Amino acid sequence: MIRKLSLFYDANQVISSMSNQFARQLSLTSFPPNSQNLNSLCSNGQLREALVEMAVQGLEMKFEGYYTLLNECVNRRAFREGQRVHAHMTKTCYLPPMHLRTRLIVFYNNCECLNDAQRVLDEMPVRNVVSWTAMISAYSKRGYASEALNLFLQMLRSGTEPNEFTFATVLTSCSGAWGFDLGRQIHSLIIKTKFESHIFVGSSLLDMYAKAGRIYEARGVFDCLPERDVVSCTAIISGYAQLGLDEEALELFRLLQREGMTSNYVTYASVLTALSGLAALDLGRQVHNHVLRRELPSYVVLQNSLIDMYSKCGNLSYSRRIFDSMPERTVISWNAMLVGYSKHGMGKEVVKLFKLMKEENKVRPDSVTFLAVLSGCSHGGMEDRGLEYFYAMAEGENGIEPELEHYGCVVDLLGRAGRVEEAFEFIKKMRFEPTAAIWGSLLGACRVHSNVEIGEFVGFRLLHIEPENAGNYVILSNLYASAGRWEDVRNVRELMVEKAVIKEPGRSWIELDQILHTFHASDRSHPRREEVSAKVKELSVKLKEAGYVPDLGCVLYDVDEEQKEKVLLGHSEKMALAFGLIATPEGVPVRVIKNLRICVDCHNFAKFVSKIYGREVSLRDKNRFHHIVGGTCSCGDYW
DNA sequence: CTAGGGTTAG
Repeated sequence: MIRKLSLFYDANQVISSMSNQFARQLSLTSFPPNSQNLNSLCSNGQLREALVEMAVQGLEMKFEGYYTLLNECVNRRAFREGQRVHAHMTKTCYLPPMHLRTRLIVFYNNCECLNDAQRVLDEMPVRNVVSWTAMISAYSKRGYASEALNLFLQMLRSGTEPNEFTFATVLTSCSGAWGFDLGRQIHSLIIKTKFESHIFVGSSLLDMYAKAGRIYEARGVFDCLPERDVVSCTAIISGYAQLGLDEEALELFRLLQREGMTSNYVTYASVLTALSGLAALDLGRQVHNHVLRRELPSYVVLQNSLIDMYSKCGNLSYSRRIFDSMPERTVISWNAMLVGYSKHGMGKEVVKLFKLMKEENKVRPDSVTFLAVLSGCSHGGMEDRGLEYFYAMAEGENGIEPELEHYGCVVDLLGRAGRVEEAFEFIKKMRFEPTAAIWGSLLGACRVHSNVEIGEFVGFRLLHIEPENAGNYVILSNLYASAGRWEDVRNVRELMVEKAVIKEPGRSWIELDQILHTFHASDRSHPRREEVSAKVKELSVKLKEAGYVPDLGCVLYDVDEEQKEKVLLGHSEKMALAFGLIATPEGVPVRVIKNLRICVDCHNFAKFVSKIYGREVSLRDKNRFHHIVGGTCSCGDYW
């Protein structure tokens, strides 16, 4: 009696709570075949039984039944089962309705069978916005941008009006050169159709602009949104961060937080990217604490960002602690850790961790892994080991073809080891057209090992490909200077003036109590500038007594020696270092960050400071960390 | 039935 009543009240619930067999009996006997019992079986996780039910129902199957089954197959990514449903549907339905076919498209996409999804679309006698959009989404989610865009154009030609879903989807495929042009046109279409202020469309749109490097346009779209949510806020913050506009990203994050923005793990990951760029350890720790306090579940992406943040802030042991504590790791987790060791010049650790990765055999190394390993060997002074890895790669041992960047690492490895001729031959034999970066790395090697013959050739080559890069002129002139060829030094300098080279302004900074103090070359903006330049002068006098000799070859301006020395003392990293000495107690390590490669003179200067003042200096430049202790640098004077 | 942001390298 009770059972009957409850059946009447909520049949599904009762069926769900019964044993499989009994439920089936009941569904076959007590009920007319309909989608209700399919629903119960599916929600009970009994997909197999539901399929049996489908077979039993045969021609009696209802559309809702198919829908229920497909839904379950989508959720479970049950490929075979979904195929059976599809086949059954084809047999029994004369004309399956559009929404079922659309669901099939989603199903096949979920199972990574784009061809099958496309076939379903092709076989549709009529298509609507939803079915078009589902297929466009399928392509864009799998990274087939041009296919997605083509389909979108096809859709427009067919006379179907896109809706907000379509726009939000298609814009994600508009990054890249020709995608951006189309993206702009789509933007005007969006304005016409009044979807511009739709929150999904808007965030997709601003992300499109940000990824194309058009941050002002992105910000414009963001500012025009009538409402904001986590995603749109995160999109604009990460837009700044991805373009290296770290301070702007941080500032906006603070602003939006004051305005009550909610954050989630994606937001934190984006902010951490900005903090990595700034090497803002205190702020990074603050975000980390915040994350811990919120007790978010463990997101791999967020952990990866934390690994990266700590390593780029100079705190590798924290990175490793997070790495070790992760319940699950992706290839990015390994790569981030390997890159960390590599940038700190810890070649042995790179090799050890890479070995561990292969032993664990849970995650397959990718091309970034090998970049990290090769550059780790290079920075760590393990040339032969690096070459072994490269040749193993080239022989196809890992299933990853070496790309241009891997070849670049080898040039670096050989150059560092003083095998300059070999590096030169290696470049000539490459299956790639050498890029400026590759020639640049060889030129650097020529300077360190004073190989003027090859260096001159490479230098000219480089000035031809990349005439706007001031760094090349500097290194070439350094090379000439080391060989005493002053006439050539002058020529290079004149050439540089002639080409009106724009040099990215050098700047250095130091973090004290969560505040970043930034110095530009010959800076006059810092509130304690007087004190700082006085300290630099004082240092220079003391260091000279200890044997420091300013390296005037680092200055390309055509001025007298005294002026040159002044220019050198105005370098931003010296100011940041001096400020660090003033503002922190004796004996405390000083951490300086520079946006470009550190110059030879400043490197030497820092070595003397570490020796005379007994300070550990950690200096992060564009390429790597320099840990300077007692007058010796972890880079071994090659960087 | 269809939708937006994220982590490593360069």
